[in-house]
Amino acid sequence: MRGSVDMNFLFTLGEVQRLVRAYADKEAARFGITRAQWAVLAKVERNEGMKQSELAEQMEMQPITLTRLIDKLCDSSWIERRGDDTDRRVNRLYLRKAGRQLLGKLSGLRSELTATALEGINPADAHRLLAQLETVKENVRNAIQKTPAEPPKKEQRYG
Amino acid sequence: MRGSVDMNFLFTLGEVQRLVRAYADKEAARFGITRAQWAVLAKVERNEGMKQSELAEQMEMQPITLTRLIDKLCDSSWIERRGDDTDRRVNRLYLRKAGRQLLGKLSGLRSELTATALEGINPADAHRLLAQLETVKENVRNAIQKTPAEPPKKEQRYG
DNA sequence: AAAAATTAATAAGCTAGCTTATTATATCTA
DNA sequence: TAGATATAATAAGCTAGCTTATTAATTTTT
Repeated sequence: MRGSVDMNFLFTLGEVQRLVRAYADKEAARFGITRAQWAVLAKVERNEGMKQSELAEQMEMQPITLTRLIDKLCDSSWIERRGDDTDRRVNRLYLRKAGRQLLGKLSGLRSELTATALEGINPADAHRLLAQLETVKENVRNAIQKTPAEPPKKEQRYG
Repeated sequence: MRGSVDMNFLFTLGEVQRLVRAYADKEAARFGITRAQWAVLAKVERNEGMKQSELAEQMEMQPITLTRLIDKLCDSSWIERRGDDTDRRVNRLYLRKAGRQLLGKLSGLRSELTATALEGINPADAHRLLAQLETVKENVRNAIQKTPAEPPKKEQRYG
C-alpha cells in the first residue's frame, strides 16, 4: 500500500497544485490580482506591521521573491512599506484602504474556490486533509534544515 | 469546522508544494536533474511512444511548458523525439539508455523523499491523503472546463 | 572604538509555469 | 477539390519561484 503512495505522492502534489493555481489565478484575475499576490495580501491583513523578512519566513518563500510581489502590491496601492523607527534596514507592511476593500471582495471567492476544490470530501475529512498537509510541511521543513546545501563554513576541506 | 478549512486550504497547498519542490529539487540536483524534468522522465518511462500533446494533458500542463522540459531532457540524452510515421506534425517520445539508468538511480530517492514528507502519517492515512488529492484534481479540472476563460467565439458581442 | 560578522532588502539571471501568436500538417465541409 | 477549421509543436514574452551577490545598517567581538 505504501508502494502505490511512493509511486505518486511527489508528482501528484505538483499536478494538483498546478491545477489549483491555474484555477485560482483565472478567477482572481477578475479582481486584477494573482493568487500569489493575494496570498501576500491576506498575510499582511492578519499581521499588519510585520517585517518583510518575517513574512517571507512565514510563507516559506525567499525574501527576494516576496520583495517582487510586494512591489506589485504597492504599485496597485493595496499595501505600503513604512520604515522602522529604530532599524533603518527594516520595512514594515501595512494595508491601505483599497487593499482592505479588495480583501472584502475576495473573501467570497476564497470560500467558493475551496468549496469547489473539496467537493465530495466531507468536512471532517477536509479538516484532516488540511492537518496532514501541515504535517507534511513540518516534515519537509525539518528535513531541509537538517540537510543544509553546503555546511556554512568559509574554508571547506573535504577529504 | 469548514470555516477553518476555508481560511487555509488554498494557500496552505501552495506553501506545502513550495517546500516539497525546493526539497526535491535540492536532492535531485545531485543527479543533474530538476524535479520538473524528473516528472516528465518518469511519465515517459510509463508511456513510451506517447505524443507530446498527450503527455502534456496527462501532466495537467501546457504543451509549450512541456516542450521546454523535453528540450532539456533531449539535450541531456535521457530521452529522444521520433517523428510519427503517418502524421508529420507529431513527435513521439522514447527513453534512451542513459535515461533508463538515471531512473534506476532515482527510484530510491523517490521513496526516500516520500517517506520523509509523510513521516508520522500511517500508511492507511497516506493512502487516503493521496486519494483525496486525486479528488481535488478531478474537481478542479471539471471546474476549469466548465468555466472557459472566454467563450471561444470569433465575434463576441457582450451586452 | 575598530574590525568582523550578521541581518534586511534588493539586483541579476536562471527554471518552470502561463497566455497569445505562428507555422506546418491534417481533416472536414461545401 | 478548394477553402475553412482543427491540431501539433514551437516562439515570444509575462509571473513567480530559485541561487548567488551586493549594499546598507546593525550587532558582536576583540
